[in-house]
Amino acid sequence: MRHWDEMQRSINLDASESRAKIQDNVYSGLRESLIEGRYDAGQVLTMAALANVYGTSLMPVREALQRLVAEQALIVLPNGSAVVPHINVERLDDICRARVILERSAVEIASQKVSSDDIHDLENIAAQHREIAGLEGAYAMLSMNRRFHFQLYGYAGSSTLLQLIETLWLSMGPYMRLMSRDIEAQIKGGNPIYAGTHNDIIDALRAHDTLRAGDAITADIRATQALLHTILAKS
Amino acid sequence: MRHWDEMQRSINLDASESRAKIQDNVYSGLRESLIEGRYDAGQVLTMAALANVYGTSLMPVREALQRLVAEQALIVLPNGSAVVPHINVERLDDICRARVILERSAVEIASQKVSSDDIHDLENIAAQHREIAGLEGAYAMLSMNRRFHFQLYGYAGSSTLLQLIETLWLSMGPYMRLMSRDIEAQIKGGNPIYAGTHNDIIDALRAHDTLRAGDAITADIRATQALLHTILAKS
DNA sequence: TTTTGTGGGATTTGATCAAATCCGGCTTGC
DNA sequence: GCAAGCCGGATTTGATCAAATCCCACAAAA
Repeated sequence: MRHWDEMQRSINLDASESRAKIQDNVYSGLRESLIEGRYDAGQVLTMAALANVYGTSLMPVREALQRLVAEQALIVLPNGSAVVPHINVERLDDICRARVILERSAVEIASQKVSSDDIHDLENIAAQHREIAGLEGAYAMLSMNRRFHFQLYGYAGSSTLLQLIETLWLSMGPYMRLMSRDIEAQIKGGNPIYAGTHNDIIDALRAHDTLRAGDAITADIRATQALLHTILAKS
Repeated sequence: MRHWDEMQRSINLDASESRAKIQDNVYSGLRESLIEGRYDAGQVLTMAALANVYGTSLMPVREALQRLVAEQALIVLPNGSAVVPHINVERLDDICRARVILERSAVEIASQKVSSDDIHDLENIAAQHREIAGLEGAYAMLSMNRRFHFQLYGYAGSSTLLQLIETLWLSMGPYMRLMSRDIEAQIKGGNPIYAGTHNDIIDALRAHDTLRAGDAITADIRATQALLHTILAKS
């Protein structure tokens, strides 16, 4: 218990935050889990349970939960408990529409700024993403996919845009869970995963072709949206 | 104290929220003050002082503050205290760039959905905005301006977009304070305030002219951005 | 059978207290 | 004179406890 606590604390010191608050560990842990779709939609997160998991008292947990509620990553029951938002096609479409708007703009800005070194880094990530596809599980793939996207968006150099996009990915959490299940099944079935849009994006960036880069990222978002639609239709 | 408590509690029941938490009162009060630019940039908000203002203990205040920190409406000192973010031209431009992206998209979507009743409501708000210009202070004007904008963005029917835009306006808080001072000076000087873009927007909406509506809202944002630039240059 | 009411358990919310941390000014030494 | 170190007040953070609220199951009546 003590050992675990110190480990988590040290993780946060990497960010060289001013004061290491243990509520921050709970917060970032939960946030990461949510964004990666490790929780089922509708799952109720009680403070006592989380306090047990993170080995702390209720106080840091309740404040971490409230922060996530403020970001709409969780919603509160009339009871006051926090719950992972339910799946909903309209909401999915709404989020994806906002994603297209923001991420397309970010990529367009980035396309006019990227250096060849940047593109090189991006290619590395894309390569790792392809490699992982066969070996590891769905979580690893989604995680690497996320790294690709945010590395890319970072080149736009807008912290405001970046933060807005992150909240959208956070809202996608419950849907990502569905995707990870589906990807897992595809991997088991020996079906290679499609990630061709990443190459399209890189090509467009290399040519500083703003329009094509924007179209490529839009296609990427629309593809996952479409996949989620079929998954939702099946269930 | 008891009387005050019950009054605040009843306010929150208007929103028919499930459980009336007094921390929500502190939160929305602070948020409103910030968005309207009632606090100076760099001002330190200590929990004890706010607890005194809102007539409660420290607990609700600290959780309200943390929620606002999560929305980047406040930032934490190494000490842990909350402080209103400092003014910064680069950040202003970054926020405004994001505002153009999001608010332009919202208006474009809205332009294809508005009914004539909607436009009528919008005209009423614009009229009130003009009326107020001479009579009341800057806060009233900015408040009415905000109502106009969000009424408009609401017509897009996207809760996701709406929420993102709100966080941007929240980030504009410290800059709005500068504007309110300037507006106040203009009012005292007998100089009528310019709000012509509102009419342009309404005209474009009436014609369901998506492009023109988007250009009009962009012009509106750029205008306040330019005004803030001159204010910042002066000081 | 369906609805209404009630009671107990579970859960959050707010208050108070102890501990950790930080900031300011002061002293001390060079 | 000036910089480094240190102490005390101020402030937040975490823990624990009491109170308010809600949910759920069971029972009783129409």
